[in-house]
Amino acid sequence: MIISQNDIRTRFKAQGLKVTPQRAAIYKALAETTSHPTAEALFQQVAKDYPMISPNTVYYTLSTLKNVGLVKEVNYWHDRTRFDANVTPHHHLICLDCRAIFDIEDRSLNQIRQKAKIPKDFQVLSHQVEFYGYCSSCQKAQARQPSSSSRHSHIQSTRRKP
Amino acid sequence: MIISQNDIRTRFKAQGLKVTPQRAAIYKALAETTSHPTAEALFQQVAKDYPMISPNTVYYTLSTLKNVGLVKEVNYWHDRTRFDANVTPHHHLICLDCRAIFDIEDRSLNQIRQKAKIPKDFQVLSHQVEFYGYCSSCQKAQARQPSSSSRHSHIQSTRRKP
DNA sequence: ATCCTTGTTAGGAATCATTCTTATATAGCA
DNA sequence: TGCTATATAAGAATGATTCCTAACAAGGAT
Repeated sequence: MIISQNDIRTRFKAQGLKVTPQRAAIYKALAETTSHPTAEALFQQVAKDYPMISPNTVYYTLSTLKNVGLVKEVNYWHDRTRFDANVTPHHHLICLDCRAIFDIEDRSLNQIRQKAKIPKDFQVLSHQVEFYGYCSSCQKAQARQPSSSSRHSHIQSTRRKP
Repeated sequence: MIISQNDIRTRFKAQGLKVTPQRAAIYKALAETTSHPTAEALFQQVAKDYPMISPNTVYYTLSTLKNVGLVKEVNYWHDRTRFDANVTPHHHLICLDCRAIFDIEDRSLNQIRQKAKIPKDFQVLSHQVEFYGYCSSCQKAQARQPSSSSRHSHIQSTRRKP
């Protein structure tokens, strides 16, 4: 999904944010992928066009964008935080092997709040559903090599084990 | 929920784990609370009876218990990991203010997998639902003091801001 | 009951994503 | 064009967790 500089400008202005080249580039990189990248992956991506950018700026920018609601964080692995510019209600498929995160758009999942048995004294504002399992690539890889794992391409975590 | 040494022994043996006093104490502390404590909170608790225990042992033990399926991790905040000895399928209420985590037992939420629109090539093994909002204590606190937050008692995170 | 083997524990050092600090630069308004 | 507040870059600091290693102990075998 391509996003124009004008769209970015409009969204930033609507939140009272200054429109700087670095900030726009970070948001653009995130908005144009569905891979739920880490801050470091975004840094790598943006550094192609802005070689002098610091990781710090990426962290600061993501924090700012999160605070105004333009990005969301996800962190299913107690691992590096991953980011998502899709802030509409949606849910996730999470591969237990390669750790890829896929979006699910299923309106019916947005309705479960009405039916769930939630204590009356808890005020619910939002909810989220995660499905855990194996993506098609990892299923095929497992069929081939039942032992090893995480060898095909997706954005992955580097550090820490499952 | 009190758990006997015999139950602990049985569960450990069933997973081929040695039954050591430290390990039993850690599991007991976790199994007897619903507060989803951090590793450090468990360390503090167990240290009352085992003053020489090291944080390391708590981490190692929790990792071991997780690997055999006796405990689960949750990490909604990209913060310290929190643990749960309730490994049956259940879902969570999460307070955005004090960060308390409450269990929901609602069988109907276990059924949503059948109805959700999930790509056929993704093999789902489990799923989980989280509801975000404000617990009753925080609602009251906000009514009193609309500005500040997180002043009432629950197990909290110490570091990093929301 | 004692010995052995192997998994467990304690302690200290190391890791590394993230945050903090500070000085410089720049967006955007007057 | 100049001002002011905010953003950026660079480096240092933080802190939960992991790594490493030596001493220890559970529990099966003798």
